[in-house]
Amino acid sequence: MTRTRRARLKVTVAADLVILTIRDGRLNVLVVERANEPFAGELALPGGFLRGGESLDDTAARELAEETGMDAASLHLEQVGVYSAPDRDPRDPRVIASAYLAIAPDLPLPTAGSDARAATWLPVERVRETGLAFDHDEILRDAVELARVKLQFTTLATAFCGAEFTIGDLREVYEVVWGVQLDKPNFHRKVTDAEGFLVATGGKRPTVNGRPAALYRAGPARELTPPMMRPRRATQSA
Amino acid sequence: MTRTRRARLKVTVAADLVILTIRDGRLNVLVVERANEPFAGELALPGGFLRGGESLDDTAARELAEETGMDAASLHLEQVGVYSAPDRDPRDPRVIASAYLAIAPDLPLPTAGSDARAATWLPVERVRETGLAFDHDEILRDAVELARVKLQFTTLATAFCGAEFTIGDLREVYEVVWGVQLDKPNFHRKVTDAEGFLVATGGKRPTVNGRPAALYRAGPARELTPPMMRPRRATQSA
DNA sequence: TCAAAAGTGTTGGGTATACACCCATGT
DNA sequence: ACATGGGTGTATACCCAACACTTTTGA
Repeated sequence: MTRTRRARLKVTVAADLVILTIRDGRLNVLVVERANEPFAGELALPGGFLRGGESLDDTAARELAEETGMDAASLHLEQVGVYSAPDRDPRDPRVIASAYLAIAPDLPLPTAGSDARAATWLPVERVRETGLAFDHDEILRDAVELARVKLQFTTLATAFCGAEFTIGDLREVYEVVWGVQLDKPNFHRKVTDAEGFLVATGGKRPTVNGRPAALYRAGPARELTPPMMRPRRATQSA
Repeated sequence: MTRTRRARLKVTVAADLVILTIRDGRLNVLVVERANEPFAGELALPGGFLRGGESLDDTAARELAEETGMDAASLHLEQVGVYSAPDRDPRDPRVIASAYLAIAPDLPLPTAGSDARAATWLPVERVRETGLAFDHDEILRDAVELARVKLQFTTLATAFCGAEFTIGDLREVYEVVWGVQLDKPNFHRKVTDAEGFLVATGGKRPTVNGRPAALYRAGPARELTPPMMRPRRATQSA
């Protein structure tokens, strides 16, 4: 597009994944231990390189299927941004990454055996302390922030749940991702009133000691109107 | 990051710019006439290729300065997304583009003489009819939608105005970008009440025939709380 | 009968909308 | 004077946070 034909820089492009789920009341992210240099032995986000005939969305979907064993088409997957600082890879200064956010229900475990990489769930809070390779700390931060915003305006929260879930499950998603306590009665009304957000299956799930909760599945709506309001201040760390 | 060392695909990366401004009460976008194949002679978004030592943000900022003659640091510039469909460039299937949204005040004119490319402002509405090269129609659509959302939750609207502007100018930004009519009194209160959005300069600008309007400049706030509400239905096409 | 979680009712305060009205200036 | 756009006041409706309260189950 420049009229003077300048040598076009060719670069390698990776799709890196921030796969989030909720385990034991905490927000977890899937991380892998790197087998090769650079950063061999350190933790990093899973990812892979763009192949011929693929779009980056395809690359991300393929990697997601490989890492989690789940059908990528059924999971939520969306772009976070491009990370292209010249020094982000200490060996090859010309590797740029397109980051993707994926939301998954609490899987039994990632398919650890199928791939030599040690892929594990770790609480986001802990990962922030120990740190990740490359600029993956920054990517993780941006992806989590995106998830937080998306919860507010879209029906994304259902992607954290399985096919059937209770309103309590859904409320836990919001409380864990936002790190707040929400008022149960108001939350119940809010989500049941939102058109297309939830569809009652008619079933009920018994609780440990309490009234059984009605079961729902995700409705057709993608946008959440009116949006879910975020409390001004966090009440409890989650 | 794959453990089997597969040949890494190398691709060319471009930063394409959606530079928006408001002219004559319409939302305009800067487009260039392509000098080279593919799509020679057709309209396209301005853009340029990533160079050594640059991040894509740098590339976008450099291109913005070249196209508009303005200091890129002072203009709003943010990432829209990555476009990487394998067939998006009919010649080289491996050119991907990172799209950027830039907001500019109504410049006298882009520096047409400095570059052989014919860069001109065109109303977004008209560009939608005539179409752009590559997948730039899609990029334009996404960028405009991003701008619309950002107006709601951030103080981005001031980027459309010059250093000093009236509340009427600011209201026009919202009305043009959203394609709606806003209530003048309520808009005035809303933006003056929002902490950090506007700073009164003390000056006044005479109107053609009416009371002079107070002048403001952009305040330090980046987020707009509470958000600017978007009317349910458009009242007038703009 | 009690504990625990689900779910409903009700109320007060804040925010948006609609619109009447006043202000300041050029012609 | 009057037209024109800037700006203020005010009443109504709606939405949301808070919380009291009822329901339904297991122990």
